[in-house]
Amino acid sequence: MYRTHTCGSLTKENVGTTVSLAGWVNRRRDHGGLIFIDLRDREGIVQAVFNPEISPAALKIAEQLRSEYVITLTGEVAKRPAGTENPRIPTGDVEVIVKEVEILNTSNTPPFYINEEIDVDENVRLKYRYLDLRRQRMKENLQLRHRVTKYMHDFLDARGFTEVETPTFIKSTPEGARDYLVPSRLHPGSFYALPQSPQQIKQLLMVGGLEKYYQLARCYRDEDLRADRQPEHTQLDVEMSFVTQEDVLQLLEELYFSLARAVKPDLKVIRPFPRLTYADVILRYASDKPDLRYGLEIADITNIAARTDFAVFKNAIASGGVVRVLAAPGCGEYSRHQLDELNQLAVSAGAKGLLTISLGSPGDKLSALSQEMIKSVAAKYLTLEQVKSIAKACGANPGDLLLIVAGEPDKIYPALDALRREIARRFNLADPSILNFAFIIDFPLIVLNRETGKWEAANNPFTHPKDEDISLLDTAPEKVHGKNYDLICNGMELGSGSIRIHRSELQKKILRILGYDDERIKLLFGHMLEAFDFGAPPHGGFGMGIDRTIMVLSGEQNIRDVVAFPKNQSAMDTMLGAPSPAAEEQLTELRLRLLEEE
RNA sequence: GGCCCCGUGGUGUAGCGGUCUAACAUGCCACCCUGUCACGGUGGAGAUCGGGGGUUCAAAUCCCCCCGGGGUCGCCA
Repeated sequence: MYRTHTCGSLTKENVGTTVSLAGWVNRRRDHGGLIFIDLRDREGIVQAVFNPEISPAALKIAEQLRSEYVITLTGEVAKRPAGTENPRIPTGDVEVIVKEVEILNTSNTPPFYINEEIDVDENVRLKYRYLDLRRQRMKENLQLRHRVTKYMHDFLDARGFTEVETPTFIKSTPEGARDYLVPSRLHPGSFYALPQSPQQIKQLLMVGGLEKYYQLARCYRDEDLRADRQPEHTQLDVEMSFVTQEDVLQLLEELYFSLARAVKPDLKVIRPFPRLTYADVILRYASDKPDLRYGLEIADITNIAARTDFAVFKNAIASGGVVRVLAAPGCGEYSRHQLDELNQLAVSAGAKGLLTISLGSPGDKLSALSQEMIKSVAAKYLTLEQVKSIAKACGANPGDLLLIVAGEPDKIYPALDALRREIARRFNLADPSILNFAFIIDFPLIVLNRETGKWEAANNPFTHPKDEDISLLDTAPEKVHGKNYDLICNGMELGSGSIRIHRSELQKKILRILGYDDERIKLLFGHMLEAFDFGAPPHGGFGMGIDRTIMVLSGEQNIRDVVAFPKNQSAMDTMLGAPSPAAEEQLTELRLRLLEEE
């Protein structure tokens, strides 16, 4: 037996007892005749004392100990001598007087600090991920992750859900992301696809009468990586029969509200979660996942701009554009350089330009604004009244800076969103002690792809149209809203879901609008349509990103910090050295041959 | 593929044309030290400044190309 107790669990209660501990040498303090070791295991750290008067043999071994050596020791728990207690660690009242110690393994000098929370180059962290996982931050994130998934299992079990495992080798589908393919040895030339999500399969489970299904499902997408995107991620996948959108939203809210309370009781969560329509958030925040912890709302001033003599506005509006404004509080005295920075940000986000109007220095009321206080390249084209009404529209006051972007809606949203987030960042407006959940609802069901001129499913082709919009499918498909919803929190999309189509006629109709002919429909979706014709119940559900949920709960800005063994931005695992070339024999067996590089 | 940022001993930083034979902290090695807890003290090893080319009398420093990493757009729910 290596140990009777864990390091972090020792308290005054244990004083006088003999314990055995095992762990890593966190730090050694050698006083010559007396050596202190901070012994670390998963549960915490405790001080071990090597005293020549107790055990000269143990002291001898302690002299050889170095950072990250693995040891086991036996000794007596003692109250620390008065005045030597360490209030900074939970076990600081006691120490272990070592009688015996054994080195279970030595360690090379670690390539970075394990016992200090200093930022280390991520290359090095990922190459030695197993060492990085010993550090407090990663340990806490993984433990939080476990508590979250455990909570989800318990929550759904208590409500009658059945966990079902679905296959990871499935069929490639044309919709959505690029698939990861797995070559079939038994069927040369054919490939399985790894699931982007178990979407179709969970719907078929509903046809199968499961009624309440869930799974923590691994999902795969062969697309470029981002701070919140990995090639594989885990999703809480849920599907229910005989539910309305309201039923699903209630369940989701209950789950995430109680989850947050359970695992992060210090964070503030407001209930009920606001429900905002897609049209509303796009107008007010230029984003479908706005961070609602701060205001900085965007206002439409197309009508005001149309009456000015400013050619940029007039031209933009004439070609179907709009004009939107955002107030940057207290930025009225920004320097030329600072204004340039914001302009650059807007341009790099796709705007043609950024018009800034400085409202002078703070103090006065908006009604007291005078022409002299206004500084802008467009000042001579705008009347004082026009500037006032623009300022009023976005709630700006003297001392603020108006940020105005004009152009086609699709082109200026990214810029407005970037500006809004940048202003929030500069003034630390996003309170880290708040979890601001919200549902986004009433998405368009179908959108026109400008490049291809084709209709595309905004969510997925299985989303049920809102009942009152079904009649519009034939006349104005772009006006049809779907019964789908996103859950967002602090500027991050945690996941989405929908009520699905469960009747084959409607499903066929949607697929035809999306440009599939009957032959393709049969080929690609025949199994779904056939299943629907065997008494498919009405159903709906959601898929929530576990990784992103952990990010939001832990406050981590990068998905790699909530995953034990993530890929870097080039989708490589530098620890394992994956991906790697396949052996010639493997390729031959699969009847595969590599093309020459271009 | 485009744009932006970063690359200096193991780690984190400083240096941003000459005083760099590259500094500081920490880590590492050796010795000293019986109450420390980021122990302390003394000494020591450790970097061709990501790679290549160029400008210059002189390059870690300026320019170009490449490589690696990160962020982002495209892509992706």
